[in-house]
Amino acid sequence: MPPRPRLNEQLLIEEAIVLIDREGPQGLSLATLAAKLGVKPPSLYNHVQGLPGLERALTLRGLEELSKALRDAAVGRAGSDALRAIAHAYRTFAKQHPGLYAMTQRSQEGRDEEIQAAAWQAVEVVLRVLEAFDLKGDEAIHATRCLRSALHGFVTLEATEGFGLSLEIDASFEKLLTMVDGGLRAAFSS
Amino acid sequence: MPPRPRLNEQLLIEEAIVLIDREGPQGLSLATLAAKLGVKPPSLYNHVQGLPGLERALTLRGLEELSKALRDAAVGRAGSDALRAIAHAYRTFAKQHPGLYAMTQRSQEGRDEEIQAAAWQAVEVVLRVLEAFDLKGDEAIHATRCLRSALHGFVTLEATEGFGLSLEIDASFEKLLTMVDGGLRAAFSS
DNA sequence: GTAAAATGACTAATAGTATTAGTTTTGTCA
DNA sequence: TGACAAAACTAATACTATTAGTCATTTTAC
Repeated sequence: MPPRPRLNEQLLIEEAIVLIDREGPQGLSLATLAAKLGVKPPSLYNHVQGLPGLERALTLRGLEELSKALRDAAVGRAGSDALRAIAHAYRTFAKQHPGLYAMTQRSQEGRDEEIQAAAWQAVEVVLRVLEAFDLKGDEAIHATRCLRSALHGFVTLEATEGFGLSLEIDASFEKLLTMVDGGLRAAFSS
Repeated sequence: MPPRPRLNEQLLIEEAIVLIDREGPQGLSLATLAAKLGVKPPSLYNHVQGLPGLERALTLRGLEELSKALRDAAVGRAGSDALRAIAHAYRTFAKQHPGLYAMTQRSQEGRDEEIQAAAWQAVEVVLRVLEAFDLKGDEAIHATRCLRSALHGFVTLEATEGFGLSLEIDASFEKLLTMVDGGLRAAFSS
């Protein structure tokens, strides 16, 4: 067998996550990552396919972890209870891993099957929660888009300091959930 | 007086807007912009302060145009009518100028007074519209954050193809507006 | 009308990035 | 111990932004 690697893809990605969560996706470069790992930039090509390959791996990892967080939050809950649980899990994930979360929201055009499947995993959790609202078919799709819009918009604005003064943001989030909970029922009362 | 310039900041920014609306903010580089303008990269430094200066100018321009679009949409309207009007204006702007819109949503930390003031201009339009919902003080702030979250989230997901199949997106937006309109009244009934 | 000054575009050079090719080192197994 | 495989390295290329310094041009002032 070949010699045991001093560095592997897992370790590389872990370090990259630390980097983007601290500096943002913009701050990710093979040069800085290699320096962090005590290695020269070309060595990274033995483990990932360049910068695009690394970004893809991070996107996939982010989608997987987000899905997991949502699934864990939804288990054993239903209705408004489940909705609020996954909403809080969504926001918590975005706050704990701002860089990784940002990776999951990059343009999806030209994405391969694996990425699209991972993205669908996360959407599916939301869809199932909304089924408890008696939503099916197109209505469920619309409602899912509404919920995702509200959540994604909120956590993004929070992350970019878009809300200005950071006071009372928790309270704003609770208001958002009340709005969505009530609004979904109102907009989709069949 | 000095000689008339062959190139000026206005022209430069117009071309940069075309570039980012087509390629995204990532695709903006002084090299490609200079090539578009038939000039060598160092010449751009006579008109903007490097790439950071150009990005700042684009952010400012985006905020100004967004504010203007929202103001124009809100004039002469009130209540749900005004809410839907600025929502559609918001989405239209984001679709017509995806790159410029993205510039307005970059991290606000370390932004100067002028940028913050321009950002406030846009928020203020929303705030005034929500005053017609009998919201004041903290409640109006929370409601504004909710509305901005929903709008920003929707147009961002739409821009990144985050919704998957592009069918029925107009219908989803109408549902979102119904949800927000109804949800705001429910969440903020004092 | 002509000279001076201001301005913008240029060339050249530097430093940083990703990437590829080719070489060397190193760990594991026969 | 020696051969192999994998991963690290060095060197080189091509792109980025940026700065310094030079040249050309145009406007202004005399």
